[in-house]
Formats: sequence, structure tokens, C-alpha cells
Amino acid sequence: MPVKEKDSPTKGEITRLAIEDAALELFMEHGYHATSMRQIAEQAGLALGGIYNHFSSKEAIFEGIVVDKHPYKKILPLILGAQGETAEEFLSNAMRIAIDELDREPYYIKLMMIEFVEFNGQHGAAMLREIAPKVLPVFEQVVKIRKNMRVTNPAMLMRIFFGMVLSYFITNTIVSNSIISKLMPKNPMDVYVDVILHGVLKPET
Amino acid sequence: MPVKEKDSPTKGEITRLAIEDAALELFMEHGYHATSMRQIAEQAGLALGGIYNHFSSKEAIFEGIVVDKHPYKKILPLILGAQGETAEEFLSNAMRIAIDELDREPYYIKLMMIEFVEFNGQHGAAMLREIAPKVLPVFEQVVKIRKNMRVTNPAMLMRIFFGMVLSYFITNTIVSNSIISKLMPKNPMDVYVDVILHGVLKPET
DNA sequence: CCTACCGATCGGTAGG
DNA sequence: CCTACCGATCGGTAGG
Repeated sequence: MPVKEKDSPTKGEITRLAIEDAALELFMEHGYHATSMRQIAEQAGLALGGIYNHFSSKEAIFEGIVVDKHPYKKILPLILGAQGETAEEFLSNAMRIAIDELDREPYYIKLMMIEFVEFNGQHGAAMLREIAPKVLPVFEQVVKIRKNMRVTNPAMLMRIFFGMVLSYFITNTIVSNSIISKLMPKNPMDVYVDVILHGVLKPET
Repeated sequence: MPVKEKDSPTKGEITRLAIEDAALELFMEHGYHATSMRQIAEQAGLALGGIYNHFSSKEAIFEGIVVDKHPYKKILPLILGAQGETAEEFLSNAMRIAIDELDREPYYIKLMMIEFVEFNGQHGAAMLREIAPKVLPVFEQVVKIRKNMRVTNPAMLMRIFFGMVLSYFITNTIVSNSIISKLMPKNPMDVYVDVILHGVLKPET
């Protein structure tokens, strides 16, 4: 008799995951509409019809990925564990953690952009409704702990933080395909973190 | 005899423009691959086959739009004309001009993202090769005029400037579809401009 | 610039 | 989970 592990995935779960992984890879490369169900099936190692035992449609695969692969589940605990003494330390650490993690698994940024371009942000708004209540308190804490902040609205601070990470990744992709990458400093991430904290100007002393 | 205006567009040019405008609208709504040549033809008011008198393929339409509709032609002169006395004034003005213009014609941000998602940034790198030499000198000037800047690398400053504008728009779209828009300040653009100049922290005085 | 057509491929399903 | 199939639609073209 085989040992029955409580949390070992069933065969169905394995196949479902294989389909999601295959689809994710193809979506990343070509976007949603340019990826066919036949390509996904082949990449996942089963026949076209087999997919429909696990997902009711192509869009259902996309939605499954958006939910199952969301990186905030991994990133949020890391950020919560990385409290610094000052708000400056905390924000700096948090931003590095987020960028590092997304650098290691860059798929999600692109997934968000696919959603934006090919679905007009339908799933994105729903996602935000789920995540915002969990992430917003972190920024409320930051604003409360450190009194002398320029940005005191927690939602706005969250937006700037998130937008900054996004902007780092998009410009990073554009720049790395270009000759002007040679003109960049070696540590663009440090510069980004520094700018969000202190701005591009030196204070007038 | 009809008066012959030197710069009045020919009938062919008018049709070509109508095709580009129709395609742009559809690309904005559904992305590239989800838009069909038949939809473009219908929207432009001609038969499918007629398109091929003006464009050799669907991708050629996209490339035509990327070139013809590029907003830097409109934005760059405005920015050059808006010199402020200090670098702070100049950067602040430049960012407002760029955001205002892109707000009035928001198509281009989305076009860039379509390019990123569905073409993996192929045309984007080519575009950058053309634009960077014209825009980079502006930032070189800024860095030269104002000595006490935190970011002294012109290419990096350009990247941050461009990324900031991008981040403003993407987060703006996400937020405006969401309940958390109520939590935002009334002037998010002012906050954005302030942050890029001075950071989220107040200086330690 | 349109009509009528091409082969290819699409998402999805029936039946086993 | 696969085989074989469906109708619909795709980008593109020939011929006028």
C-alpha cells in the first residue's frame, strides 16, 4: 500500500498546475490572444481535449493563473518581516524586497500588463479589491510611525510605492534591449530607491 | 478648376489615415491580436481588400501607427519651450506638460504596452534608438545647469522621468476603476511631481 | 477599391 | 484523457 500523504497533490491537481505553467510561459512570450489552446496542450503534455477536464475555457486558465500565481502572497510576509527602525529603512528594505522577488520571478509584471492590454483591467480591479485591505494597513503604519513624511496619505503612498516598482521593471526591460543601457549606472535599483525616498534634487542647504 | 493646395492630403493619404485611426481605436480596446483586419476595414469604411492598397500587412498598420502617432513630436517642443529658472521649476513644468498631453491623448501609453505585451518590445527598442539622441540632451542640460542634484547621470534621470510618467498613468487607470480612488488625494499629479523632486520623506532638519 | 475566394487555424465539443 | 470533428473566423490574395 502506498503511503497516503495528506498534502500530496492529486494527479488532477498536478495536471492542472502543468496546464497553468504551460499557459503562463506562452502568455509571457506572445500574450493571451496569440496563444492557442493547442499550444498550451502541447506544452503541458496532453491532448487539446484534455484541458477541458480542468478548465472550462481559455479565459478560465488565465483567471486561474492570476489568482494562483499572485506574488503578493509571497512578498507581503517578507515585507512585514523586514521592519526597519526608521520609515526610511523600512521603505528602502520593502522596495528592495519587492524588486528582488519580482526580479526572480518576473512573470507577474507582464501578466498584469497582459491583463491591462487584452482584458482592459477587468480582473485587475477585482484583485485590488482583495489585496488593498491587506496591504494598506502596512502603509498606514508607516505614516503613523514616522511623523515628518512628505506623503501622508497611506493610499497615495501605496500607489507611489507600487507604481515605482512597476516603473522600474518596465524601463528596465526597455533599457536592457537598447544601447543606452551602457549609459546607465551599475546600480539603477539603488538610484530608484534613493529617488523615491529623497527625490532627484538635493535639499537646499 | 479646384484650387490645388500644396499641403492638402491626397485621397490616398486620407484613406491611409482613416485606416490608422480605425486600427488605433480597435487596438486600444482589444489589443493587437484580438483585432481583425475585417473590423479595421469596417471601422475605416472600406472593404477588407482595400486595406492592402495602403498597408502590406496587419503588422505594417501597427508599425505605421507607432511611427506616425508618436507623441514625443508634440511633447518635446513644448518641454523645450517651458524652461524654468531652476532645475526644480523646469522638471516640474516638464512633467506636468508630459502628463497633461498624455492625459489629453492617452492612446500612446496603451500602444506602448501593447507593443510590450504582444511584440516583446521589438519596435520599442528601435523607437528609443531614434528618440534618445534628441531627448537625452535635455537632461544633460538639466544636470549641467543645476549642480546639486542627487541624480547626476542624464540617462538615469531620463529613465526616472519617463518611468514616473508611465507609472502615473498605469496606477491612475487601475485606481480609477476601484473603490480606493476615494482614498486618494484630489491632486495625485501634484503629489507625484513632488515625490520625484523631493522624495516621500521630509528632509531631516 | 471591391468581390469572392484560399488554406490555415481558431475555441470548443461529442463520444468513447 | 484522447480522437475526430464542428462551425466560425482568421490574414491575405487573385482578378477585375
